Amino acid sequence: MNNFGELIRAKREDKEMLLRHLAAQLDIDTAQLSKMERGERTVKREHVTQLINIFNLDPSKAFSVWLSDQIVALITNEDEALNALKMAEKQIKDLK
Amino acid sequence: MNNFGELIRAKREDKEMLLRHLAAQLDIDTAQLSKMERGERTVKREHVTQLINIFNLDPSKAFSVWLSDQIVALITNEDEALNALKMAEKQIKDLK
DNA sequence: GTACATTTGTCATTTAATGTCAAGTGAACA
DNA sequence: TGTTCACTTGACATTAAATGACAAATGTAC
Repeated sequence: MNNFGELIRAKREDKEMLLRHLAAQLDIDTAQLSKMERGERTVKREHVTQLINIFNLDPSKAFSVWLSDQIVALITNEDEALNALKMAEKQIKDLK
Repeated sequence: MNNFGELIRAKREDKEMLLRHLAAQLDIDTAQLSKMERGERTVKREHVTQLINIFNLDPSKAFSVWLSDQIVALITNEDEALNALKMAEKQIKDLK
C-alpha cells in the first residue's frame, strides 16, 4: 500500500540494517522511521533524497513512488478519486 | 488554472452576486473568497458543499474539480508528476 | 525470564493553513 | 479631479496539522 515505505523497508532488511541504524543516518527517531516504513507517517522530501543516496535508488523511480503515495493519501476514500486524477493529468499535460 | 475557483467566480458573476454577498453566505472574509476564486488559497470541503447548494452544482463534477485542484497543487513543478499520477491511478483502482 | 528490535501511544514543538483586518488598486461616473 | 465601490494585496494573529521526542508495550529469540 504505502509503496515508498515498503521500498525502504525492503532495502533496509536487504542490507541487514536495524531501524536504529538507518534512523541514525537520517537523524530521526527510530519510532518515526518505523512509522514511515509502514506508511503511518509521510516521508519528507529531504529524507527521500537521503534514502536515494543511502540505498543507491533510481531517483526518478523513488520520487515517483513517493509522490504517488502522497496523491493516494489525498484522494483515498474520495468518490471522485479517479475522475480527479484524470482531470489533474490533463492539466499537468497542458502546463507543459 | 484553478478550476474550482474559476467555476465559482463564473457562477457568482452569472448571478450578479458581489464577493461580499457570497462571502457572507459562506461566513468568510471577502478577501478570502477573492483568493479562493483566484486559486491563491485552497477551498475547504465544507465550502465546496455549501457552494454546491448555493449554485445548484452537480456534486460529482464539483468535487472532481476541487479534488483535481488539490492534486495539481501537490504535484505541479514535480518532474515525476505524470508518472506519479499513473501509479496513483493504479493503486486506487486496485483498492476497489 | 532477559535481551533486543520494533511498534504503539502520548504529548510537546514546529510548521502550514486559515482567519482577520487595513490599506491599496482600478474602474465608473459625477 | 475626486469620490465611491468592488475587488485585491499584504501583513499579521490564530488555529489546525505535521513532525519530533520519549516512554511504555509487544513480540521474538535465546
